[in-house]
Amino acid sequence: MDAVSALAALAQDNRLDVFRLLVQAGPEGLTAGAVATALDLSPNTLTFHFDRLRMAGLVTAHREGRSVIYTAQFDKMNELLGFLTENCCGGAPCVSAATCKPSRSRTKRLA
Amino acid sequence: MDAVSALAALAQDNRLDVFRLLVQAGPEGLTAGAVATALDLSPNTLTFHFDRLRMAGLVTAHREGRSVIYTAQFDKMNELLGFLTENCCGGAPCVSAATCKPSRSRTKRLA
DNA sequence: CATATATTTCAATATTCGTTGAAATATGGA
DNA sequence: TCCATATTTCAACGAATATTGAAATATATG
Repeated sequence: MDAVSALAALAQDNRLDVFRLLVQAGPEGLTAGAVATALDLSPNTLTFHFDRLRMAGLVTAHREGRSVIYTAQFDKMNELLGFLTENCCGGAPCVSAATCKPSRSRTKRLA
Repeated sequence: MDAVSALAALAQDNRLDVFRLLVQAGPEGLTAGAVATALDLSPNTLTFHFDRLRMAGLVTAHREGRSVIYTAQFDKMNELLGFLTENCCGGAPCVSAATCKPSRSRTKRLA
C-alpha cells in the first residue's frame, strides 16, 4: 500500500473537502455533479481531483445513467489510519478497534 | 489546526521517513546529522524537509552544542489522527483511546 | 585567532500541481 | 435524429515542490 500517495491525495483543500463529503454521504456515494455543486468546483477541476483520490484508492467511481457516482473507500482510509498509528505514532494499540465506518447507514438513494 | 499542511508534510517519501525515524527515536529526538546519515540525505535538502515538518507543527528543533536536535511532536500527530478519524472516517469512537505515544519510553540521554 | 564540524541560506533548475477554457465524449429524452 | 445534460479530455499557464552546489553562519577546540 502506498501511504504517501494516500496522504498526498488528502493533502489539498479541495480534495480533502471532496473526500469528507463522500465520507458523509456514506456507501451510496454522490454524483460528480452533486459534489461540484456542493463545493462550487468546476467539473473539469473536480475530475482532476477525483483522479488523484481514485489513483490513491480512496474513492471509486461507477456510471449510473448520465451521472458518475463517486464513493469513499473506507477500507483504504482504515489502512491509512492503521499505517499512521503504527508507523508515525509509536504504535498505539487501538488500530484494529478504530475501524472506519460510514457515518450514517442511510439506505435512501433509489429506495 | 491545519490538517492539510500536516498531511502535506507527511505526503513525501523523504519527509515521511524523517518523521518515522523521529517517532522511533522518541522524545529525545535526533540530531540533524544523525537523520542525514541514517537516510542518506544531503544536509541542505534535509533542512528543507525539516522546515516543512516544523511549519506543520509535527517536529520541533533546538540547538545543543553544534548540533540541532529535531523531535517528533506526538501531540500534533494525535491531533491529525483525531481529525482524520472524526472527519474522514465516519467518526469511529476510538479517537481518544488511540493516544499517540513515543515508541519506547527510554529516558537514556543525559540521564 | 585559526580551524574543523554542524547546519542553514541562497540561487538555479527541472518537475509536479491546481486551475482555466474550449472541445470532446457519453447518456437519455423529444 | 437532434438536443440537452453530465462528465471527461486536452492544452496552456502560473505557482509550488524537491533537489543540487556554493556560500554563509554558528559552535567547539587547539
